Amino acid sequence: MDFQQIEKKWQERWKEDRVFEPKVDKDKEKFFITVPYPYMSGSLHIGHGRTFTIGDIIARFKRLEGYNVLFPMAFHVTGTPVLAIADAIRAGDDKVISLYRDYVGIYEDDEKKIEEILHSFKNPENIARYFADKVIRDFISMGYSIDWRRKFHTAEPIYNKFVEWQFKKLYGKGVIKRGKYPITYSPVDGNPVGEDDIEDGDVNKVTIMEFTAIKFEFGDGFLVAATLRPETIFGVTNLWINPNGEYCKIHVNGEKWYVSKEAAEKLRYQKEKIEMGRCLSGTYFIGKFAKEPVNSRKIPILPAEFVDVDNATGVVYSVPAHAPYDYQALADLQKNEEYLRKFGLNPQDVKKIELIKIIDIEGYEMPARDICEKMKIENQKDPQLEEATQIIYKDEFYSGILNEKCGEFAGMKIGEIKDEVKNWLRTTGKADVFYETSRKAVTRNGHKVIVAVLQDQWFIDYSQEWWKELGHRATSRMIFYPEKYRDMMHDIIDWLDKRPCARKRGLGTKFPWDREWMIESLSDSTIYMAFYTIAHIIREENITAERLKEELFDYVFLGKGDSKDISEKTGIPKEVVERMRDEFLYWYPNDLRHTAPAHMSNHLAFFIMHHVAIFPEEHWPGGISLNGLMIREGAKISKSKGNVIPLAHISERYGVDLFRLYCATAADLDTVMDWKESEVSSLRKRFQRIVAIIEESVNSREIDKLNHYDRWLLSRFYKRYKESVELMKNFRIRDATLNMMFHFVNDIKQYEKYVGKERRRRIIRKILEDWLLMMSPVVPHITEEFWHRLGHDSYISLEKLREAKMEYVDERVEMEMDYVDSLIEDIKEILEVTKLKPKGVYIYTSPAWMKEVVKKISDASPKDAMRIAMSVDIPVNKGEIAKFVKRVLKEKIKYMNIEELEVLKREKEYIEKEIGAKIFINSDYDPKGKKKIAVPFKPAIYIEG
RNA sequence: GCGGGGGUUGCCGAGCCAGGUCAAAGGCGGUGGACUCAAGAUCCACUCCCGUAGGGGUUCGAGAGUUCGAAUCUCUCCCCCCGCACCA
Repeated sequence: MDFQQIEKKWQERWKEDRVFEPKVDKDKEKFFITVPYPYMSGSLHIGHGRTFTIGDIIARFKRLEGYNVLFPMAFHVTGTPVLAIADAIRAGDDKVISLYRDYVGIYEDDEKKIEEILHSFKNPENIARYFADKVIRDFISMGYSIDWRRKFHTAEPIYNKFVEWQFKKLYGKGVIKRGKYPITYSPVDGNPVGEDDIEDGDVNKVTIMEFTAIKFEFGDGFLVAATLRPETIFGVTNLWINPNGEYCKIHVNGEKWYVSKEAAEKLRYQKEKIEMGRCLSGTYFIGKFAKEPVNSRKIPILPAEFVDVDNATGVVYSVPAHAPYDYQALADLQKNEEYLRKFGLNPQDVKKIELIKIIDIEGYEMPARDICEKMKIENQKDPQLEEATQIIYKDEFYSGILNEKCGEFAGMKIGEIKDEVKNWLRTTGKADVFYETSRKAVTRNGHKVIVAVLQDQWFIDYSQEWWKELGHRATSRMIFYPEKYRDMMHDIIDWLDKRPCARKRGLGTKFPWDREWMIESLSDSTIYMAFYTIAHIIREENITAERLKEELFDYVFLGKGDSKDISEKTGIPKEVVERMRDEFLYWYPNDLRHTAPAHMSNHLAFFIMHHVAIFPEEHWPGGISLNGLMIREGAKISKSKGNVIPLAHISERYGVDLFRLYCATAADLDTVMDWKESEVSSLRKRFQRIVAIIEESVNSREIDKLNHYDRWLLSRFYKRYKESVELMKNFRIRDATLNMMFHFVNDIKQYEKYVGKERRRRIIRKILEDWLLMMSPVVPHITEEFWHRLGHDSYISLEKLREAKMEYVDERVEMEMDYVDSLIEDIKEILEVTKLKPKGVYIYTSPAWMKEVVKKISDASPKDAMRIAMSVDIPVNKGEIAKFVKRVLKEKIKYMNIEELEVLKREKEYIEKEIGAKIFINSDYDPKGKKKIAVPFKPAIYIEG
């Protein structure tokens, strides 16, 4: 069977006949499913494929359930990545160029053409256009049932108009604000930099650290020392200055600060008004004194070469009791008189410096000293100091308590009081803020990255109570699968705060009130599902962006105003305006959004929040379903690991239906799925077996006269069918698919044991259509193929599920066969254990009264069982009954509504075939006296060897 | 830090939410057999331990508890993983 050719054939037919382009049909219930649009910075791989595939399976199942399903798709290009790629290609960055050469190579064979395309990537729009085009191709090749009429990308003018509208609505709610905000920045480029602009930014993330810059009085100004542990200020003993560094005086908000030259440079980007003063060598400060801000103690300024002038302010205050670095540096200094004299310091003075302990913590006398001694740290260059610092920090943070030296903070746990100390220092003017990158970073061009503070950053303020309340309400009412994500979403909504929503660079939509800014990529992708409902009309009617006025969207999405006015205002015909409104009203809300859990705390939270802010309640999101990551052979799939399988190769390498089947069955939805070649090939074999079974039945005549084996199989099938429908409805795609395909195949095998292969073809033919329908969401191509081979003109992709034929469910015949098969198992086990070669097998059923008793007590509680049994009118002595009842309870014998003797006689031949020996039922021959151990539904067995 | 999720028989991984029918699905791997000149593919059987009668024993991170009964519920401990503000 040529799977590839079958896939292609049906994909083309679906496209030709516009099978997945649903129309508004008010008589039909709709279902609107979305999966977030992919980002266009490259091609997609099997990892992405899992999410889109699950989305498609759900969409197809909903169609099967009879819904009018809309599954649209678009492309995301907002932000800097595409820009950064174009920049890198233009700059001749080899790494990026070879990466994109590989990407393009997935689709093109001709070397010359590849280079040509690569060349065109110097323009970011071409990157977006190229990959959007390929993603469409890939998605079609995956059999996704997407309505492509509605596609767009996020840098298109019509979309920009929509996003502008969204922001105007948010502005009207009072949630768009401006304020200060720290960002990573390149002074050389004069630009903010994102992860994509930073060298190794993707593997070694750069975050922004907020230091507390504490002001120590010095001369006419302050030496400003930055720290991440402001609570230790109470234990300061001295300042550290790097004697090899250069320190400058700067004017900040009317104050004079002394910081390293490098820090002064950074502060220019962090403070509003900065004036540079003159610079001095670090040695100038050494030996002088400064005053600490809390108690105005005079503390000495000492030399320390471990101080990095390019980290924070280049001035460090020393807390030797609690900071291992400080402790060790001080100890080194106290030992090195010669060095001290070099700076004109009196060694005796330095030796007099005592540790000031300000934190009480169990297990430590003097924390920094204890750990340095314990770890046998020799000097301040010892690399173990970093680890020592970590250990002390963690211990003190969780179990340290500030002591009496800490004023109003005495007796408090560090973890609880840290921020309060910080705020106290800042609000009393003893300290300020200094931002620093978490590591030394440079841009891809090698330019230094620092932290700058934007003075007029645009924010969305999620912190407002009314808004969170609406968000919670929506979250409570939505469907979440898996359910656990509902609670998580509540937590996230509580945690949401102000969030910057615009950047200075990137593709996308310009900020409506400030064209210098671009709306950032997560903020422009929150309610665009609404745009899908009208995107195709905008295209069909050739409506230009200028016509997409605020009033039009107000009418279409919010029902404000009337169509006649809007038609006049925009020049769009009234019927078209009304059609847009109709289309929106029909499809909205978005019933299900399917994606990966990584989006919870950003995209999905904004998706909910923006909807509740802008739309009336009936248009709030209906649900969220999530699936876990896909990894490959135990490793994360990534370009750098070189283990990427592009979506474009699936059809050829594996077959699309097989891939989809793997996505459906290889792992539960919310767990990580491992793509393993060995598992894929084993799945292929099992899948092919099913295909073969179907193929053999397609041309068979349906069975007419059913025997009890047939009834057994039909019963199993329709039970599974019904279960599977329920499972699918509850997003249990894996269980449903396993049940419908592999568990049912086990039934078929069992059936073949009963009656052989020939009859199987005709019995399968009888259930074939129902079977194909149930499998079609997961393996749409092969089922479509067989559907048509069965003579249908309709598409299985648009068919409706049939009611399970429960009249075929026959508990009795299933119980009978269970009974027979467990008897065979028992006989086989005895043979196994005894190693007997059976000459004859004797089977003895229990006396009839026993069955009577079991029936009577089967539903009774163990307590009542005895009493009930005794009341049964049977001619057997009570002692024997009591003994038997105890056995029933102990062995948990369950009542079955079957006639054992009849069944045994009927299945005699089958049993004999299975065990390879003659059987004798209820013979008088009983040499070992086995007969008496028979109980109902578990006959006694004697094997003559 | 904040939030979430886990630890199951050689491995991966179900089951645990609704305790018993769980020695615990399925796959992979392994062993044996059929087929074959042979290998591969395929198919069948077995795969915790013991057992010459359908049975018994010991298991589900560690420990304690609830219960007639716990992989499943409660508590404590140990270990692992994931997401978190501009990054899409």
